[in-house]
This record gives sequence, structure tokens and C-alpha cells, in this order.
Amino acid sequence: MLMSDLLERLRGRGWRLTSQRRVVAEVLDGDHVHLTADEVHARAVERLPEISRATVYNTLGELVVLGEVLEVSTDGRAKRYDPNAHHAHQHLVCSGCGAIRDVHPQGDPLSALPAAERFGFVISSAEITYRGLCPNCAGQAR
Amino acid sequence: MLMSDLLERLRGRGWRLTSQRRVVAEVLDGDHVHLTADEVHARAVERLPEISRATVYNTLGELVVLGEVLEVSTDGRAKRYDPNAHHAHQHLVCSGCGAIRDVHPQGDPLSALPAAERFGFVISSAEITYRGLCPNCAGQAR
DNA sequence: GTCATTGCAAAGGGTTTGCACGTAG
DNA sequence: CTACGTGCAAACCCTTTGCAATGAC
Repeated sequence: MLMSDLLERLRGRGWRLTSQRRVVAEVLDGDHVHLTADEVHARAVERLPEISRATVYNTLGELVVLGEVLEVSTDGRAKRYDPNAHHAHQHLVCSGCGAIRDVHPQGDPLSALPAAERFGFVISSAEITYRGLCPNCAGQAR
Repeated sequence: MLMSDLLERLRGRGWRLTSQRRVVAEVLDGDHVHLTADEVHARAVERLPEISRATVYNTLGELVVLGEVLEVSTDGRAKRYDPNAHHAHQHLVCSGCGAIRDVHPQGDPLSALPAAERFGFVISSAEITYRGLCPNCAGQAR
């Protein structure tokens, strides 16, 4: 996701461009890890000391509704935000520390579900989540 | 999941069999919908009026650790508990009301991820979640 | 009788909300 | 100028926890 593109697109949709929103977008753009709202806030504060948690939550929520960012909730923990909304991908989730990393698919999982198995649901997306231990947590377990 | 089997297995593992635990197990057995902890509590109360929410949470947590029940968290909402832990299956999740329904797979998604794409993770399981609208919510949207 | 389990109520994360102030357009 | 966006603090939902009372074995 190129920042300039993102801000461009949002401005086009009538988004009022505030420094807070710019900083949130920059934080998401700068890092391809999937951050929690609180982590986004922490990094945003480094650039704009008085940004509030509420604004970060609001802004992330808007980006999700606008389809610019994906919300990923992998367990009972905090949601994580995935800036990679425009490229289909799957997730590797660490059961130890909750970290998420993207992997890129070879097929479309949607096509794997025959109509007979849809039970009247109107399916719009499919996600594959692989669970296990990241290299770091797997090492500590020994 | 046959109740008698379940209670049998748990007794064999040294589980102290209280009326609360029996009722929670009965609720899970009686319904193949995936209930939230609060819904389990509501149904348990019908049979055992003074059962507490804490006990329901504790018991569900134990059943998860024992591998008898699966914890499914599909979004920022409450976790849901899936009594169908002994048969591999995937989930259809309604974006409208949060309902979950099981579907049965034709292949093992684990095998679909080549070693080169694992980034050092030790993968132990894979889940596929299909999102969309259930027949009920799709109807209301019109 | 002993010790695991319960119920209660309070605390705890994570997230949302109400409202007065500030500011982009 | 005028909505719209912000910050603060309180409210909220879901879940976990501390502790004394209870009851399964």
C-alpha cells in the first residue's frame, strides 16, 4: 500500500484530512506486521504526542469500513489491523505470542466450497488461518 | 458427541462430576448451534437456576483444554463454543448475526501450505472460515 | 474429612460513547 | 463559518480472579 495512493483515495471520498488520520495511515503503511489498536496508538504517539486512543480506534474503524484495512481477530485477544487489504492472502498465527504473518495463496479457497455445502448462505469471502508457533516461540518452548 | 461418552471420558480423567458441569455438558450436547458463553449460561440456568456465569466460563475453559470442545472466535464479539471437536470441519459465519454453522471438508488444508511458505513456523492446524450472510440475514437485507 | 469446585462480587482487558472544544474545508 | 473530528473520561461488554462457603469422593 503506497501512502500517497491511500491518502489520495481517502481524500477523494470526502475524508477530512487531519494530522491524526495522517499519522495513523503512516503507521500502518510503515510496518507490514499486523498491529493491535494499542500498538498503533503507541507508534502514533511517537509522531504526534497528544493523539488519543479514541481517535486511533475511530480511525481504524473507518479504514476498515472503507475497505482500506482488514480487521483480523484470531482469538480472544485484541484485534489486529492488516494494511494489506488489496491483495488476497492468508495468515500464519502464532499461538504463543499472537503475532501474525501473511502468506500468499495459490488457489481461491472460495471455489473449494460446493453450492451443496453452502446451506443457503450467501458467501462473500473465505479465510484460511494456519496456527502454530513462530520461530521465536518454538525456540523458547525447548 | 454422545453425552454418556463425554461424561465417561471426563470421569476417567479424574473430573469431579458436579451438577453444574453435567448441565453445561448437556447444554452443549443438546444443540449443534455454536453458543456463546452467555447463551450456554442462559440455557444452563433453565435447568439449574443458581448456576453462576463464572462456573460456566470455568467449565467451558476446561472442556477446551481437555480437547472436548473447540473455542471459535470469529470477530470482536464473544467467543463461541463448538461441541464438534472430534470431527474436522470448517465454519460458515454470518456477518449479520454472528451465527456459525459447520460444513464438512473435502481435503486437508494443512497440506496446501508448502514448506517454503511457512517462514519457520511450526504449523499445527489450519482453519477455513467462509463469511457471508445466513439465509435469514440475507432475506432481511432485501 | 479433604480438597476441588462453586458463587459472588470486584477487577480486568479491549473497545465504544457522550459531550464540549478545536479545526479543515 | 460550520460541520466534522478530536480528546477526555466514563461506560460498556466479555472474561477472569480472590476468597469464603459448599459438596464430591
